[in-house]
Amino acid sequence: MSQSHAPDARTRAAELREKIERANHCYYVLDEPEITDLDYDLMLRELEALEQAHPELATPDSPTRRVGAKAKGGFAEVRHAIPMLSLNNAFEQEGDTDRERFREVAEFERRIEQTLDRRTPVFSVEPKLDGLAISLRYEDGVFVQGATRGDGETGEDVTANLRTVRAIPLHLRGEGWPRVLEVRGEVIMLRKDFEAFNERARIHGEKTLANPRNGAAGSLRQLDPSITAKRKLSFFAYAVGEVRGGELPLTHSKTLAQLREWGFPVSPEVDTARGLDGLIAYYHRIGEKRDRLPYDIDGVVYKLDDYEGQRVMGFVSRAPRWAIAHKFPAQEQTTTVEAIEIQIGRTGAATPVARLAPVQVAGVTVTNATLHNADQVARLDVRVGDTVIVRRAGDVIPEVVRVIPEQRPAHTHPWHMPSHCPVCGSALLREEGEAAWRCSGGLICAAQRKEALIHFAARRAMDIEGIGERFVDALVDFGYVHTPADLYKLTLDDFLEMKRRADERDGTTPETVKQGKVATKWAENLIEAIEASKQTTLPRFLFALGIMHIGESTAKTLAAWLGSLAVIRRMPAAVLRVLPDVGSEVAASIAGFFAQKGNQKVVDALLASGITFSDETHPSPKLRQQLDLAVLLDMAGVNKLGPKSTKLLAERFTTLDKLLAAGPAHWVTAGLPSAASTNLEGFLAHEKNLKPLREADEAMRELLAAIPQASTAAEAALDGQTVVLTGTLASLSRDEAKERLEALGAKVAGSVSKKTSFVVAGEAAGSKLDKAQELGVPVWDEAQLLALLARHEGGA
DNA sequence: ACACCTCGAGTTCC
DNA sequence: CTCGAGGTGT
Repeated sequence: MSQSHAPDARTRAAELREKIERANHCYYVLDEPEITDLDYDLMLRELEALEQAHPELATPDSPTRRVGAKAKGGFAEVRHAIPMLSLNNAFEQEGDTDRERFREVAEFERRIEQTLDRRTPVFSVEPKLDGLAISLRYEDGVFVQGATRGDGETGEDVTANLRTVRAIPLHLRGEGWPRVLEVRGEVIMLRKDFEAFNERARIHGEKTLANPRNGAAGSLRQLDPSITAKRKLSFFAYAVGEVRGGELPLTHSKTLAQLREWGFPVSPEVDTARGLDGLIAYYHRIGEKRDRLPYDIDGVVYKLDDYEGQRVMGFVSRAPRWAIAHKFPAQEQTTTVEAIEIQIGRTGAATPVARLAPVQVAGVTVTNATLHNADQVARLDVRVGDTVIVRRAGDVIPEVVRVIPEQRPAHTHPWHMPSHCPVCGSALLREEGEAAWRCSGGLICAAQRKEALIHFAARRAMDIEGIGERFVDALVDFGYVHTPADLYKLTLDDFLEMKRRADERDGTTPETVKQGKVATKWAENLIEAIEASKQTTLPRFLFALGIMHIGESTAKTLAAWLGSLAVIRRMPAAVLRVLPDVGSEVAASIAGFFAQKGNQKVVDALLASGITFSDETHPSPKLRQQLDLAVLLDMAGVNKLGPKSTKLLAERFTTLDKLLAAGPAHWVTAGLPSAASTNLEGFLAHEKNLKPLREADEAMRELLAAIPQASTAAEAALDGQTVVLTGTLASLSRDEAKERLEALGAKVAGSVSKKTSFVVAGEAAGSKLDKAQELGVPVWDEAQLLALLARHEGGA
């Protein structure tokens, strides 16, 4: 390293120290972290590296020389007889193999092997709890003092608060304990206690906690122990400090076992491991379990198990050479908001999305994060230019957790939902009581047309392979396709021409003979895929149309009960409402869709292009009892004509004609209250009321006539059972399992409730399995499912 | 009227 | 996967 770099290094070191000091102050003294742990660790490591490369820059008061900042006033200071350690950290590196990714752990292990001249040494391994480190002092078996770690040398006396933590024993159990014993461990808040606390705080309009770690730290720093007592804190022991007047076992793992006997909680995940392979296996095992643990952890800790080995390894400055913290990739990161944009969905819903400066979060680069809706943006007060903390919720979907207000640049403005659609310029409107703003442009809006097309072609809908985002963009932008029906009119030449124009627009690609052939092959495949999609099923087609509120499940219900598209598209809302899971909203949506001229045209065009359904059938016989006069009267919605009166009239007069023929006098004789009778008479007197009623009556009779007389419906094996699938099945795809279960009459639901008949759990089953166990719902494994399918499918 | 249960819709990245 | 909201049963 040449001298000429020293001035730069000096400036940087000073800058880092200043930043680290400030972060320490926020983290330890104010309990209000301003930067994420990873940022902090990275800065500290950079400073350490600088000081190592330029020893002349190291100062006695550098943050690398201690663990944290000075304790704040309010609590008495406690000097630790034996300093509380800090550990070196190992992070995952870039690489393809475990050896590469865990280089730092490998070096740690190799150093021990070499120094001790031992192969595959034994380690005590444990999860690294994310809480607050404390030390507990017991004299003659009695808890006398508890302190926070502070800077490692001196902490705060929080005895009174720690006494309120039930996990901490006030007297040691068993026997054989030393006269003086210091036990070190972590005070944490369990996730469920954290959730419960925030839930309560929200209801009472009080301040919520940012995370469980803050919950633990903040609670211990309460000056009034009665407040601490109300927070549910937990404690796990993981080390000992001063020991006098007694002996401990010779290894760390045995000491932990001993502590457990003396009454201290020790994490059940604590284990021993041999050599590097053992350490890495443990890291993976805990990593997989991480989300299911009752508390937050940010890694695992490896400690050389035998104390003699530890003594030989010794320390480098403050950190032991016989232990290391192996950290998981950060799940939270800070980044900046570069823009807040609006995305228009298939239904016109306008969703704000934060465009972020790229960051690595839990192993992937995140550049976008949904902000859900305008309310959410207002709640978080996210602004363009803000520094925010992002997290991958449920390990997948990035979300903005909160803004760091201290780092907000000057002259920012609160974000507001624009008044008009950024794509088509139509007004954005919000329905009363709805969270979402919607583009009012309908199919005028190119964004909605594009989303509708992608939905139409989706795997679970018409299943046209090769219709992706880029392709749909071109199809719509160049005007080749306006509605899904246009897809079926496209020719090979259309595709090739369109591709040429698209390539031209997105940056030119030189036209070669070979590329010409590739393009032709691509277009041929697409035409073939479109052609193949014409052979479909009725539920897929109904789902593909993108009718509001009609998902896969409702589409299946419609097909199962009504049998054919011809019937479905002619049924008025009143009739649709008798179907299970179809209420007034959904019924109106379906009937409304098919009533629109434009939609009728599209459906007709699709049918004309040759779409056929392999599964059209007759309406279900089960409709027979449900389609009666009551359905029509319900539709009329006459004032004072409640369910009771409706039922009465339906039973007595059975049809609309008979009801009209009988007249008001007979209605009253039959038992109808006179007020209801008067209202009904008035209603029916108007032709504009009567006409839709007659039409619905006709539709109903048409439907009844279409129901086959002989009921051949065999009782399905799993009729009425609700099944939930979770995890990965080895021999079946989830879709296939679902299909086969439904073929046997079962309903396959997405979430577990007490109505669930049984849950089928595959590999790596998650929260649904926990829920099932909680509710006492039977859990089947894959073998049981296969046996069930074999048993019943064989018979069918 | 209220609470519970499903379903629909939207979202990210590889 | 999560949230919101429609549907249904108490």
